[in-house]
Amino acid sequence: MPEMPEVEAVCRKLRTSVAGLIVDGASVWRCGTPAIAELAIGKKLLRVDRKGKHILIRLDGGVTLHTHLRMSGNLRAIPDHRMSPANTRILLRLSNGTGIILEDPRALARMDAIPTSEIDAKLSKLGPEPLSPDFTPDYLITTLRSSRQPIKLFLMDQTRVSGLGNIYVAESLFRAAIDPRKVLRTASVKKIERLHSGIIGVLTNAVQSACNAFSSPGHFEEFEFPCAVYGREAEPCLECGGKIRRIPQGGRSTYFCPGCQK
DNA sequence: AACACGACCTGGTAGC
DNA sequence: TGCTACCAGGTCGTGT
Repeated sequence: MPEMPEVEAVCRKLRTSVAGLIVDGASVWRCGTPAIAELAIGKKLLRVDRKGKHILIRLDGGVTLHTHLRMSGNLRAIPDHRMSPANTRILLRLSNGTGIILEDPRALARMDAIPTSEIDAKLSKLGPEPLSPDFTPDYLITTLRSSRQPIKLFLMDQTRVSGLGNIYVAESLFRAAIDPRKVLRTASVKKIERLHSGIIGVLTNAVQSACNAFSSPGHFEEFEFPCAVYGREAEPCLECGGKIRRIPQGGRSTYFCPGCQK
């Protein structure tokens, strides 16, 4: 579920339902430390920010709940804090009877309570967000010139660009017609510009779809981006009709169309 | 410094 | 049916 577009949708949804409420209680079963309860209880929820895939719940008193959903986590408000579902790892009970839950079947997600003043240092290594003004073609050209990594692995590296994951990297490379195994150290400016606009195109689209899906009353967990290559091994390419391939890269699956992506 | 790899966890599914 | 092996959208620590 959670790459940047999904995390953005989680944040937008959370923002509308919890701002201004007080944390009355907290239970931490897994995915966090008891410090969350010590630091959060009695504090007011000010706002919810996001950087890359990191969610920052700002509390008054200079405390921030830093959350990462990793592979299978989800963070959402529930109407009654006495009714938390299975797989709830952390529950924040709020002053109006509602709650915020961190749920994760695999228990890989993490939440920490840390001083707001330490957040910037903690996230300082993250690269620019792909939809921010800092992510320019020039930035991409300069950083690619100094890297010997295959482009797939480069784009997965959160210190280069923050927010992309396996799905949207695959889809961006397909849109830009670039082979994920290629090193772009000496690639033409034109090709890198194509990649830049591919990433922005895919993510703009994905943020919009994720937010629409999450704001509808149904089960947002079922949101799935309509992928051209990701998860479509051996199926026909939507452009050329050739077979989509899956190969291992960096210990995980890469999907691409050998016919279209050069 | 840059990169590769295993560990962290659990649940679903394909194959025997 | 039941077992095993493998797969899953991420990140971190360790080793080369």
